[in-house]
Amino acid sequence: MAVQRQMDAVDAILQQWHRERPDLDVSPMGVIGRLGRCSALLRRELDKVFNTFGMTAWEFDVLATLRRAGEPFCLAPTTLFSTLMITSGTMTRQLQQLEASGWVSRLANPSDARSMLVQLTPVGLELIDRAVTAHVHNEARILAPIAAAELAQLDARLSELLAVLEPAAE
Amino acid sequence: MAVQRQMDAVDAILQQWHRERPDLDVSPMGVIGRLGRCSALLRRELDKVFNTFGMTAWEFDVLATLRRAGEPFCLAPTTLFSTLMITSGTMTRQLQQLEASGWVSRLANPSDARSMLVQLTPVGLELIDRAVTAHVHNEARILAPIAAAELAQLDARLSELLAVLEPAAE
DNA sequence: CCGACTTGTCTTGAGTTCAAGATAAATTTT
DNA sequence: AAAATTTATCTTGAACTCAAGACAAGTCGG
Repeated sequence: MAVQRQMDAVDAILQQWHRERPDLDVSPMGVIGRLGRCSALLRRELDKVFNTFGMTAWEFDVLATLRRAGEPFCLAPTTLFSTLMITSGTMTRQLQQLEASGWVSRLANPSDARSMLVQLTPVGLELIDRAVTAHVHNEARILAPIAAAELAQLDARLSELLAVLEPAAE
Repeated sequence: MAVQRQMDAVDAILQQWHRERPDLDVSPMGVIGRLGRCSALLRRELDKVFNTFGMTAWEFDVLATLRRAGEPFCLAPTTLFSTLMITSGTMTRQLQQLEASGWVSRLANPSDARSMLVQLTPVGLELIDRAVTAHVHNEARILAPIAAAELAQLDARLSELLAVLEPAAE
């Protein structure tokens, strides 16, 4: 519990646990609880911008993955779903919808008849380029109240945590 | 991009964006991307322990909220779903299942005939007490590779971010 | 004390997700 | 080159979530 800080929702939870279960050291709950809560609240904020482009978060994620792959904006479904941490079945459904929206098209893969390569359409490319621009501006706006030095510190500590977590996820 | 650090999944994404969209300052994507990724990977790790108790994450969350409220381990559904950041409809369904499992029971609310107070059963209490113990040990195990000073720093920076995000969520 | 509004919960329908298994093509083994 | 295995994708069925609205009970201004 820091010195000069307004109590937040997680502090209240820790206080309750300390009263109810004084036998437990609940400090790990603090960091992990705040992380989860920040993530949930951030998701909400980011969704707002996606919605202004008529997209959901998952649609943005798929188009953005194709976009940042660079020309010809074309990836195999397996690459997509492993990057996006979703299952193959979910990917199938999402690609069907994106194709119906006209944002991606599917080409036969000349080197492997099992797969159909997924490619951004011109409309999809134009959309995701506008959406990404708005998205990073939104992110910058959200983080604006935090000083650059402290953002850098947050990023450094999250990198460290990610290094601990990523190997575990093989 | 830090000095002495192995490149992680988020670094690779930022590099791609930098190549494809050099016009954008994508640094906010770094912090926010890592936060989201840490949160997703953490969720997976925490789920493992919940599963050993025959519970899902949401079941744990509801029981834990009732438990830390203290005796008589009894809250109104509205308190529960606002705390848990879920909708009332989701809460209804979850409470039905928890009641069917025998982990909570419902009492008429003497002061408001619209609500049925939700209370941990003795079985539910015993279960959540064991599960919380295992859960915090699991969290401590996950964070163990990170030095205490750096964990404190992470917590401080997340608190600050949460202070920025919580008011926005009214 | 009576309409009008608010609050607390539940119902419904649509959308998303996953796990598990089916299918078919590619690759390796024998 | 046939059989066995692996890889890539799709299908299916169950579970979960939300938004929107229904409905009953509470509350409040006149």
